[in-house]
Amino acid sequence: MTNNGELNIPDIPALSGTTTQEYVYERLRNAIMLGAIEPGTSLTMRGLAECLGLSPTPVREAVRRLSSEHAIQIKDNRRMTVPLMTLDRFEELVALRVAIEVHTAQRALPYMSDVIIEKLTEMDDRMDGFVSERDLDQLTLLNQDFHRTLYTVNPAQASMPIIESIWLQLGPFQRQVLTRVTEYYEIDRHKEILAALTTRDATALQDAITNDIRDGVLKSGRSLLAVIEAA
Amino acid sequence: MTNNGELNIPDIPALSGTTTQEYVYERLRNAIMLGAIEPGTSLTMRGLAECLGLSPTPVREAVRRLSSEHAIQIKDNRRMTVPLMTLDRFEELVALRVAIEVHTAQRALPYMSDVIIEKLTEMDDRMDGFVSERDLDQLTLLNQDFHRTLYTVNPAQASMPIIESIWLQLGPFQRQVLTRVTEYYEIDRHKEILAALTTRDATALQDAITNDIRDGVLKSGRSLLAVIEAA
DNA sequence: TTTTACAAATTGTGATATCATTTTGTAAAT
DNA sequence: ATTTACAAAATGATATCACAATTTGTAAAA
Repeated sequence: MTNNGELNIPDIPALSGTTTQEYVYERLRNAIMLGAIEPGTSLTMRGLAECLGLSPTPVREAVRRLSSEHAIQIKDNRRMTVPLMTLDRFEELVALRVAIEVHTAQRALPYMSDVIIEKLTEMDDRMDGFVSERDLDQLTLLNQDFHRTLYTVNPAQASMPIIESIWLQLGPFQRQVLTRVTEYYEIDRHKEILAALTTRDATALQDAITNDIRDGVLKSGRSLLAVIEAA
Repeated sequence: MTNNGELNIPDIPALSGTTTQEYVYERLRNAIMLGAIEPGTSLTMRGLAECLGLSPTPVREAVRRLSSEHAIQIKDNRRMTVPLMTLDRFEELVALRVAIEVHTAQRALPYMSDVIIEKLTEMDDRMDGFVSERDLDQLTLLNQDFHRTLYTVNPAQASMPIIESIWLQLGPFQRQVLTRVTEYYEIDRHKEILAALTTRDATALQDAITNDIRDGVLKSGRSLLAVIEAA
């Protein structure tokens, strides 16, 4: 066996009626997103299977789906890792997030209703609580929920799966940044987003989304990567 | 067995050193993209496996990857299909293609070299030949190659896999359109793209990419879907 | 003709077996 | 100490097996 012994993959509630493969996928995805699998750690199919108490078959299917989404990197030496971030890749992913999420928000705007704005406002309030409690897991999940709720008011929207895949690629590094940066204060751009939605102001919405994503961890991420890549 | 008997999945050269699962993935992907699997046709895992002369295991992995990319829809009655297009979805996908490809082209522009422009010009010339021969398969593949070559001059680019997944979702319907539309003449927007690249003109590039994608099959697609959805 | 009933066939899923390849652990040689 | 050699263990990939759930085909009943 490999060093999977020290691997701790948080359990998640198994939705009834779902397949083992789906359960493994959701569980690994969750673990990666929340930083429970340190980027660079060596993984094996059989190691993961044993760790989860399952046969390799459903694990391989889940892992392959994740590798298709670039959440797991299959190396040539029969090992897999959550990929380490590079500065170039980080810049690309953040820029891509801005481009797609701005676009998606614009196309959601015509479908926006006061009911949804009320719901988003309530979510933002709850986030403030998690900020003061410094509950990173809940904060991450709720922040995603906020954006997802906004984008999916457009019922025909086709970009949500793509956005989720970018979140997944940024997630592990974002967590590394948040863990290392002691003073974490976020200017609350969600308030700006809500204001733009209320006035149905497309330009203001574009700016607010852009700022929200950029403020998140862009500067901290850059400086951390500058240090890492200097070595 | 199901109606997989009448299913003809074009063979593709198997790259040596690759796995069966990967081969199945590439082959199914190719078949979907080129319209060899009519959208709406019922498929089964075992049917596909038998059709390809393989065991269900690698087929299931390939199919699951494709369903993650929304190229195959897994229905609840143990059947799978290549999803049928709807007007709303079509509009969303085309708009998304424009947004992402414009963004990706912009970020490729700083890396553009005369050597690459020369290569792109040569590809465009070859496409003219396929247009007059009405070789849709070669035309589709070469058109993709043209765009891919342009975008990947940015070595750190992270959006290519996303663009490919959108192409895959549009592919089957695009083919249906091209097959039904007898008079197919494309205003050659590639020339505009090449001109914008040569002058390093970001705004002109944006317009050229947008027009290229929109001209493709947007109008024909809309009218075909209007007819279909009226029924 | 249409509906109902029910056995037979088919299907998706996951565990297991097998095999070629690769990695790893160990000891001898330098 | 390093390198080299090589046997033992582990790994990924695929086929096969087993099983529960579902679909399908057929014939009786309405």
